[in-house]
Amino acid sequence: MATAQRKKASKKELITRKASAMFREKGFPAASMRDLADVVGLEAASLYNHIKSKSEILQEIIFRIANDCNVHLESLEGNGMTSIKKIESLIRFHVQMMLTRFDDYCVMINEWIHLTEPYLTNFTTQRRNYVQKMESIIEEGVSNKEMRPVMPYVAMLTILSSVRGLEFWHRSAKKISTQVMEDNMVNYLINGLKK
Amino acid sequence: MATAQRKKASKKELITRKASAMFREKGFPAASMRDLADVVGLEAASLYNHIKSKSEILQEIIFRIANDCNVHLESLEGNGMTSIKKIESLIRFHVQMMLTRFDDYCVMINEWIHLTEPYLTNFTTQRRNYVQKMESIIEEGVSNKEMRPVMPYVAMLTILSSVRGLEFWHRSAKKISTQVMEDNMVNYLINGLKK
DNA sequence: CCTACCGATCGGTAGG
DNA sequence: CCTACCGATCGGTAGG
Repeated sequence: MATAQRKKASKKELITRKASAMFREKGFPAASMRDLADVVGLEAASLYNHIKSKSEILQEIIFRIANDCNVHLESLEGNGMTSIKKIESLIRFHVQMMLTRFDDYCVMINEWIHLTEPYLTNFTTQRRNYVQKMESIIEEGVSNKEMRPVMPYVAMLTILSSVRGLEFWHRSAKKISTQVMEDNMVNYLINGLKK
Repeated sequence: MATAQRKKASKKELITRKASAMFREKGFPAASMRDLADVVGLEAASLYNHIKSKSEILQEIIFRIANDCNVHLESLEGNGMTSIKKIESLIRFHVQMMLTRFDDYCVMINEWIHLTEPYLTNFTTQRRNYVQKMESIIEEGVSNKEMRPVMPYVAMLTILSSVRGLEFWHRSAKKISTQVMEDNMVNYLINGLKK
C-alpha cells in the first residue's frame, strides 16, 4: 500500500515533469494530452488515473516554483545583509532557478496567463507582492546611499527581465559555462546599482 | 474598383490589427477565429474573404515588424556613428517599437514559435543574423576602447531582454511616462557599457 | 491501465 | 458576407 502510493506519486511526478518540458516547448494550449500520454508511455485516458486535469498540472508546476521564490525572498527580509548583498543573492537565486529548473521556470514566466480563476488572481497577487518587496530592498539601498539613485521599478524590471533572457541563451548553442554566465549577469546588474 | 480594393485592404488591416491584440492577450493557439470574427464584427467564415488562413495573419504580423528591425539595424552599419551611439540608437528604436507597436512587438517575441515551416526557419535565421550584427557592434566598441570589456553576448542578451521586460510594465498601471521610461532604460543600459 | 466514446470546439470550405 | 456544414482534434468520462 505504501509502495503503491509511492509508485503512484512518482508516476505523477513523471507526468508533471514531461508536461513541464512540453508546455515550455509548445506553450500550454498547443500541448495536447495525447502528445503528453505518448511521451509518458500511456494512453491519454490513463493519465487521468494520476492527475485531475490538464489545468491541475499547470497549477502545480507554477505554484511549486513560485512558492520557492517567495520562500527565498522572505529569507532575505531582516537577515542583516546589506541591500546590495540581498539583491545579489536574489539575482543568483533566480539565475540558478532558471538554469537548474529550466522547464518549470519558463512555464511560470510564459504560461501563467493560461491559469484559470481563482488561480490566476492568486498568481498575479503573489507576483505583485514579490516585485513590491524587491523594490523595497532597492529603495532601501538607495536611501542608505549604498546604491546609485536608480528608480527601483526600472532596476527590478531590468533584473528580472535579464534573467528571463537566459531562456534564449539556454535554447541556443551555449559556448559559455553556467558559472561564467551567472557571474557575468551578477557583475553587469550589480555594477549598474553600485555607487 | 480602386475603392473596392482599398476597402478590402483596410478591412484586412483591421482584421490583422485585432488579431495582433488577441494573439498577444491569449497567445496564438488559444485565440480562435470565431473570437476574432466577433471582435471584427463578422461571421467566422467571412474572415476568409480577406485572409488566407490563421497562420498567414501570424506571418504577416511577425515579418512586418521583424523587417522594420532589420532595416533599422542596416541603417546603422557604416554610418559613421560611434559604437556607443549605435547601441543607444538601437535601444531607443526597440523601446519605441515596444511602446508604439505593442501588440505586434509582443506577438513577434512571444508567438514566433507557432510559425510553421518554412517561415519558422526563416525567422530564426533572421534573428540569428540580427543578434550577430548587434554583437559585432558591441565587440567593435570594446576593441575601440569605447566600452568596458563586457562580453558582447551578455550585453546583447541584457539589452534585448530588458526591452522585452517592458511588456510587464505596459500591462501594469504605468505611473511613469514613456519618455522617462525610455531615458531611464537607455541610461541604465548604456552606463553598463561606458568606460 | 485500456477500449470505446462523449460533446465541444477547432480551422476552414461549399455554395449562394 | 452569410448559412450550413466538414473532418479533425480537443479535454475528459464510463466501464471494465
